[in-house]
Amino acid sequence: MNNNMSKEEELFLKNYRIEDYERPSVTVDIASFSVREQEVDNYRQDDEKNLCILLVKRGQYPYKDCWALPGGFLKKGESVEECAFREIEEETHVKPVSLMSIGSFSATGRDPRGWIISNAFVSVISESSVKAIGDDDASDAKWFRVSFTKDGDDNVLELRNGDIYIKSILRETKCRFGRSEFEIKDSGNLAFDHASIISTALTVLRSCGENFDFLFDFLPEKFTLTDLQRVQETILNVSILPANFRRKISGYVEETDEATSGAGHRPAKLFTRKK
Amino acid sequence: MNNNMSKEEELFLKNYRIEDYERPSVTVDIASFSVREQEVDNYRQDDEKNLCILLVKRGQYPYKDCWALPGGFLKKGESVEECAFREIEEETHVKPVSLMSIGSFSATGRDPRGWIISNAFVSVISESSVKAIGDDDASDAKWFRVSFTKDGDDNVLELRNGDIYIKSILRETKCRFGRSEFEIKDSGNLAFDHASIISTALTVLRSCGENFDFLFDFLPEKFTLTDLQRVQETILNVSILPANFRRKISGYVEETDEATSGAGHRPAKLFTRKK
DNA sequence: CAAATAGTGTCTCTAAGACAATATCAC
DNA sequence: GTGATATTGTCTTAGAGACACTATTTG
Repeated sequence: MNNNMSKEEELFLKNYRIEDYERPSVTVDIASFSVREQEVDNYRQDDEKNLCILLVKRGQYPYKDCWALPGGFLKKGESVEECAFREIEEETHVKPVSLMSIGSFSATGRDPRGWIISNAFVSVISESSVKAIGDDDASDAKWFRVSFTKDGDDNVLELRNGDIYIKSILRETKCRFGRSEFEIKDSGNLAFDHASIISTALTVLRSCGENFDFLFDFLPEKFTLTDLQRVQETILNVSILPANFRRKISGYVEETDEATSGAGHRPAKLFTRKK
Repeated sequence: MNNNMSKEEELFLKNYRIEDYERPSVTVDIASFSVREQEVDNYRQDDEKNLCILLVKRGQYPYKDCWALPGGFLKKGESVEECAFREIEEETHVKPVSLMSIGSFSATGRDPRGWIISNAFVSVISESSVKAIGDDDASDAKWFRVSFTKDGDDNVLELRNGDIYIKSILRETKCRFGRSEFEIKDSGNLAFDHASIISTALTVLRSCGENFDFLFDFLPEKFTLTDLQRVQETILNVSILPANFRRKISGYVEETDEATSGAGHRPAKLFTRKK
């Protein structure tokens, strides 16, 4: 802070009328990702892992009944990060593990209510927090399996939960340093410019997927190395040979004396994150 | 956009009074970096390269006469990126090559004028644009050589331009994915929380320094490989063996038929960025 | 024992780092 | 020629990828 404040400065501040300037409303929107299991009918086989995003169904205008990212207006006295944590807990009762800013979305006309800019975040929800929110129909918050593919020059974002299917078509407009931006060609059933925010979030997520430190946030404190590998494979959409993954991860994890059991095959040791 | 708008929705929007909610003022602050040469007395030797940041001297309260990042209030009808480009050109007459969002700074009390949140950017100014702003004393915008070091648990940010010396002490509070956050212990002569923004910007810059695509923005269209190497060395604060740098960069550049001359030693071929 | 996953050993290949040697200019 | 940088060649080493093999559980 400015410690030696002069009389002149005090006077300036006393007369400063912030209301004289036009201001935008400021919101926060959070793209929350988790890696969730989907059951496989073979009792011996492990469950399939899917990258999922958390959306809420809008109960009011604008975009009533459309699906949207959790978020809301910034309140006085909180930072955007605090707002992001608050909003996601209020709307979905899920506690995010980590939060990462992916920039402001501030194009004119992005919100029909007026001049509203949004601070967008990626958040990671761990497997254990995920269990807190079920798939019961009563809830307005649901996890959607994510698919993000290229179709010629277009990008296709597909979100699925049971019978609910959302398809958005976008076009990449900028790509630098692991963060792309997208123009919406067809929003599908997504509110505002959220198709664009989700797409950018996915590119950020993928660029973080190489980073081992990032992967731990998706899992509980104790996990198997195969689980950790599946998380990376799911985020990066690649498949990795177990021997090589284990060699690379070995410096980041510590063995515990616990193990899984009852899985229909050899049990796996549980590990924790090192340091 | 929402195409099939119902009567009900039209009514909702007509009655929506955005003024009913309290809103913050929104600013944009830009940490502009360039790699500048400093003359060496030996006529044969190449000039030294330094990482520099562009600051402006504040002409009014608050923080009058302190140095600050160029920036200003977001205007209606522009995006934060457009605002960043506009502000930096208005205040410094320099045109940035690229812009990268590094998040919002929104802690309460960060601005004595009231509830003001800032969208911070890193921008890169190319060597050619740098020449547009001299070191004449008439200008309120100046380039400062940057040094950012550790002293025990503290981080020390030192900025120098001729006789002007600014020293800030900070403490790292968070570090994830190449972006650290800092708490200011002593702001030195820097306005607002700009010491913190600059420190975060430096960590982002360093994490981008490995990326070859990023380096080109610091140089004119045609450059020598040694210049490119110096840019990376300056940003990452390391020294690289020329043979190895050339091998790694070779896929990213194309030879031209031009070369430097008059440097007191073997001339260097000029290259351009590939594709 | 069969099916599935858990976990290890090792060969190959690539890319990074180190270092040595040669080339070319201005004075 | 001398002193500086420019540019190339190649040896060594660390790490990634591929693949083969062994281990251990449950039904």
